[in-house]
Amino acid sequence: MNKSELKVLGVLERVGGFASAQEVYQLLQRGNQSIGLTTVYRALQSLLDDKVVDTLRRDDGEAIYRLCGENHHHHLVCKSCGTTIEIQANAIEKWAQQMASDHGFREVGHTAEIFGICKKC
Amino acid sequence: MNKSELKVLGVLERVGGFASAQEVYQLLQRGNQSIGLTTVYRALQSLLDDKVVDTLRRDDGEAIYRLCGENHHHHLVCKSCGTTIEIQANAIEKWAQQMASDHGFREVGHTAEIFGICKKC
DNA sequence: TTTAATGCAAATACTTTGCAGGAAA
DNA sequence: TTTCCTGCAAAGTATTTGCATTAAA
Repeated sequence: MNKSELKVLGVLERVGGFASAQEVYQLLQRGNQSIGLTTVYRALQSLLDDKVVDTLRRDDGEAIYRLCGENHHHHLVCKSCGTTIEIQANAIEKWAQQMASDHGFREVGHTAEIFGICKKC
Repeated sequence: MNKSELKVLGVLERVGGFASAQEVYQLLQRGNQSIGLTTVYRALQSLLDDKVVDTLRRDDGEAIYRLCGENHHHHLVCKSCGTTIEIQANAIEKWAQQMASDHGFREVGHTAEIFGICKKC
C-alpha cells in the first residue's frame, strides 16, 4: 500500500460511494494532492487486486469504484431538474442477497436507481 | 425499421443471447450480409430507442445487446464470466412505485442490477 | 546501488460524428 | 427533387503500456 493508493483511498472515503478513475483524478487535482492519471489507474487496479475496492460499469461504459463493504444507498432522481434524493432500501438489500443466493452467486453487489419527474417539475 | 436494422435483428435472433456491436459486425461480414460498422452502431442505437433490444456492459466495458422480452426484468450478472440471468422482481417494482409516490414523483422508471460471482467461477 | 514508483506520450479499443455519395420516395 | 441511409475517415473517450526519470530502501 503506497502513497498513491492512500490518496485514492482517501478520495473514495470522502466520496462515500462510487467514483470513476477520471473523477478521482480530478478531485485530487483540485485538492493539493495532485498525482498523474496513470498512477490513479494503477492504484485502482492494485486496490482491486487486493479486494479493497469494488468495481462496476456505468451505463456509458466508464468503470466506477467504491470501497468494499461500504454501506451504500440508492437514488431517486428527477429526469427533468436533476434533483437527487437519497433513499434507504432494506428491501433491496434483502432482495439482492436472496436472488443471488438462489442462484448460487457470491461476492454480491447491486445497483438500483429510480427516476421520474419530481413534484416541482 | 430499415434494412440494416433487420440484418442486425437477424444476427441477434441467431445468436439467441448477448452480442456486442463488434461481434454483430463480424458475423455479418462472414455471412454475405456485410454492412458497415457505423451502420451496425446506428442500427443498435435505433433498436434501443425502440426498446426492441436491451443493453448491458461487459466487464471490459464493451456494450452488449440482445432482443428483449416484453416484460420488464432485471439482471443477475457474473462479474467473472459474464453469465446473465433474467430475474423477475415484483418486490422491486412495488418498492420503486412506493418510494416515488412517497416523494411525489411521477412518470417513474427504475433500474436494478445484481452482480457477483457465479457458481461455476 | 538496486528496486520500485511515477507520469508523459503513444498506443489501443470501443464508440460517435462529419461529410459526401447513393438509394429511395 | 428532397429526404433518408450508408460507410469511410476522423475525432473522441476511457484505459493501458513503453520508457525514461525520480524517489526510496
